[in-house]
Amino acid sequence: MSRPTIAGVARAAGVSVASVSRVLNGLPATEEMVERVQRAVDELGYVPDARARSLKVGRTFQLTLAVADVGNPVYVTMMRAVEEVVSAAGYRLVVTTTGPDVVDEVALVRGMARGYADGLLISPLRVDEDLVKSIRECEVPVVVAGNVPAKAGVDTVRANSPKGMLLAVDHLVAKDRRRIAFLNGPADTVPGAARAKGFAEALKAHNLEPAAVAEATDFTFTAGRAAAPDLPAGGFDAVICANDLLAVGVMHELAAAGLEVPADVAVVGMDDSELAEQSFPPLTSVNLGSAERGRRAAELLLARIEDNERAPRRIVVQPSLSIRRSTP
Amino acid sequence: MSRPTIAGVARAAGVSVASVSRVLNGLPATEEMVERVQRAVDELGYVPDARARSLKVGRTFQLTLAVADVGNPVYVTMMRAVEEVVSAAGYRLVVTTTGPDVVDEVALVRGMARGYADGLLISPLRVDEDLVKSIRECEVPVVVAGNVPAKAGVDTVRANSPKGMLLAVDHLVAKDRRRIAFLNGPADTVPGAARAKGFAEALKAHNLEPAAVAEATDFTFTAGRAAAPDLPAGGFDAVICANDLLAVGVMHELAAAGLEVPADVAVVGMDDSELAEQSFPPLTSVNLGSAERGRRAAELLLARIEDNERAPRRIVVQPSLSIRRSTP
DNA sequence: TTGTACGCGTTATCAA
DNA sequence: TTGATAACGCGTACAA
Repeated sequence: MSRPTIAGVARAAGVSVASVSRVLNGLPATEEMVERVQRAVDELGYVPDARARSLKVGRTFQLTLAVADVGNPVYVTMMRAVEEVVSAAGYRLVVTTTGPDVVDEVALVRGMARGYADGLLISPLRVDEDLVKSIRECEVPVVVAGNVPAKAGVDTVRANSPKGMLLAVDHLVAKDRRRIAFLNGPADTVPGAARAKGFAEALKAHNLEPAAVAEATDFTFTAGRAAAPDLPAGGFDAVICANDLLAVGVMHELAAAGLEVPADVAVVGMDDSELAEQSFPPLTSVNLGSAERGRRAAELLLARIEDNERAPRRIVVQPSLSIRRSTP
Repeated sequence: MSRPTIAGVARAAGVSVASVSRVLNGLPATEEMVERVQRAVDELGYVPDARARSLKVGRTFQLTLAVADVGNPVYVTMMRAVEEVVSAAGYRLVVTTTGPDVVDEVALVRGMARGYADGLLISPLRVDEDLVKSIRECEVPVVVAGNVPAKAGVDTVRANSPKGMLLAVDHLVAKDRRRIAFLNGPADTVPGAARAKGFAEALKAHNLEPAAVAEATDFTFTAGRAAAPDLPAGGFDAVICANDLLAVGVMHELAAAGLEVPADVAVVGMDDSELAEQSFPPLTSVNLGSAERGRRAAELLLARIEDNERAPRRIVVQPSLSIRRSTP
């Protein structure tokens, strides 16, 4: 005894399949028709098959969110925001992890052609020609949370890293910290490149030289710890890290070296994720608007699904600084 | 110009649709046939439609993982393990958040009947009759990561909280901490109930009385901070927390009260998530085998999809203790 | 080995 | 308003 189909319901109710479909979709029907169909549906426990429906209407009512690392708390913030918008619009959200390699991202975008989902929201770590091309050629609408060349002609929502960097440096300088170091993630990533540039600019705006710059192999806690020794001990009184995970990693190493935060070294993270609040001491962090970026990106995606001819939009979300106890 | 279908490919290659399908699915065909089909496929950029395929074969090759809170780092551990097993078997993983309410869980399980996915892996926070019933009646295979009555007749993978508690208490007692407090999450949840019971038993095994017991409103960092004051200041020299997030919340409050960890108070978490390593001081935590539970649960789900008649299995994963600096 | 034709469960078009 | 029927794109008996 397998699942009842619409035909079964029609038979049980003594009406046509078309009528059942109409009642189920709220199209005009007589009082009595609705009544009969409803009863048959309840009796048989009929549930419409999403697969068949998808085939017919050409939509899955499913959207994909692709992030590089589910372990990065910034993505949970973004994911929550996206989920909220998307489910309010009647879509389910599929969360996928791509890993750090651009080839995986490309494979994912190409795979969208199979019609698993009605749209893709991707936050790529690395971007190359192949990825831009695959996005442009993608069968379903794509929105990028991150930076991608304007000529790609794709909807984009991104953070303003340079401005965020400036907020961080302003704050540190106001607290009399002038020997500022920078721990970046991989510079060959989109956020890595943006933050390196932003850091350089922000220091220049204050007529300062970088006290030190190091680069972690990943945007992870472990990579942060591993890279911390690359910053010359005692050579800086403040360090800005490219994200919160790196910052927490650095704080562990500073503690191990007997340095106090913020007395000896002030630490600033970026993303203002839940981890910033949870770390000890709580981490001053640049809020790059991950929740808002998620929300706006989701809205953009829904709008494009509605109308694929609209001109691509490029939204920039402004940062703010969440000051906590890791800075004086 | 819409997507090419299998019919288009057949026309372009001058063969039948059946032959195209066969070649694509690796069924026997002549060298030349394969060649011709392949060329046509490449030329047209044909990609099989997952929707149509799903309808025909009655499978989506999609599995759903439902967790209560994506912000809880224990789930990223589990998710990673599940993803690994599942993708190796050719399935995609859909991650869904249910929230803390059992009604949402029930709605989710019921919704599986629509055929969105071929199986469900759920880690329910709260379990009631409705949930058990919906799981038993579910159209697709369900595996529960957590505790559910044996009479539910469902595959289950769960942790051994009492044993884990005992490991924690053993460790603390060995370090001469005998005034042990316990911060639980909501006791009306499955893990909350298990841990409360485990704590009581473990203390009894050592002939100890609880120094204090409190209950947070959620298994979150914020709830942990809020509940910490419910433990009598100075009344305990060790505290076990029902998960890592609560433990980190407590450590923040202890610090605010001027107490040192572990000198004044030893702190033990549960889950041994990434957060335990990231917290400061690093958190001693009971490893309840979340990665292994995820892996085993995923394997169970795949096995049941393969053969729905097999007898339900109930797997218990044994805990271990990861000792870090939050205990002496 | 290859081709024809049907069915998967649904929605949408057209007559009645 | 309702009912019969043609798609949607694919896999697969069955026949050739």
